[in-house]
Amino acid sequence: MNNKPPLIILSGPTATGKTDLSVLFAKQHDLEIISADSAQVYKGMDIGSAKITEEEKQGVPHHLIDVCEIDEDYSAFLFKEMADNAIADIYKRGKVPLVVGGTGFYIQALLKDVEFDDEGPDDEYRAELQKLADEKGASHLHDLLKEIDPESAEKIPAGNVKRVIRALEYHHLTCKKISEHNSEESVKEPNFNAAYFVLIDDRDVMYERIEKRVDKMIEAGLEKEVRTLLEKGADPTSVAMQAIGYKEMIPYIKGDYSLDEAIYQIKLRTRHFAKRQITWYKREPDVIYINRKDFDQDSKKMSEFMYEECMKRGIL
RNA sequence: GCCCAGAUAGCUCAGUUGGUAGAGCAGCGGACUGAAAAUCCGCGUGUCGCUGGUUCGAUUCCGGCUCUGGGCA
Repeated sequence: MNNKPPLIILSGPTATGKTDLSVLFAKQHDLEIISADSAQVYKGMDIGSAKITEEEKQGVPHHLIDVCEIDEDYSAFLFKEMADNAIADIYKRGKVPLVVGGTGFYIQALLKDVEFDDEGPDDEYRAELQKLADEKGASHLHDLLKEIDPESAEKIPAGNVKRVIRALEYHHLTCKKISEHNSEESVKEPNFNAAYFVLIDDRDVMYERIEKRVDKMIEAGLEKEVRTLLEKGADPTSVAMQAIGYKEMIPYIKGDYSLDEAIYQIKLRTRHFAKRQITWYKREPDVIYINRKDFDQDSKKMSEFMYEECMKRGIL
């Protein structure tokens, strides 16, 4: 128990049934939902992001869905800012927020109140560094990082150009080392009295559900959705279009490979993604696992369990 | 029925001039603090189809068998 403001989080790997459980739980306890999902923020990306429909919301208020245009770059920073605002509003209404979504990085930024104290992103500088990496090799860029921040260079593999660029960008904007910033932020305690639930299932069951979901997306018209976005001028290299389901449909639409190949790739990439998510939660402290198997796949039982855990912590 | 080619990791295949084998993909593990559905790092034992023979030693050479392609009748 503590005096921090209450927060309930429901996360977990993709396609485990977070949406259904969250709506049930929110209805039972009069909660408002804040989506922590890096793809559902984009307008027009509905089928591929498995975005909740108005009907599925069942009247429960949902925040941070459809808050970004396809040609805008969303980020953890924007999420944190918008989530803080949404949470403040929800408290004003005397309600408790329920954060729902699979983007662990966003949840971490919110929960631990991570400060993003530089004025990035500096797209021009990033592009400059990217060009340098393309021309002189990833290790050249890594050597630059070594000079200004050896500690980061030690931690980030030279091949991980994106993170090397971010570390260089941080220094460029603040004249500080990102390794110092990271170690300062990482020791922070959560800003909330939170119950952090992670919904999981056996690996083979989860993979099966992923395959079915992708098949349904195709039936529901994913191809048409991607075509429409491209016709409206969506840039295939944009942040939004890197989302699974979109990135893999584009080569098919261009005629580079078959629909079967696209479907195979989407399923494969989604499986890999789910695995990365599982790895993420293993590292998060104080996570409360809900294994669907232990609850006979019954949402009501899971919801009861969540309520008990919230009571224990004085959240509900 | 005959001829040819193949049979090696879950899949596609490489290889061993005879000393029991390795790539890609899959799978598994990990990292992650303003791109995170992104990005990156690590992990390779499997009756080398079955069965005889030659040999100190066979997955490798030889014979037979089985199966799978392709061709000829």
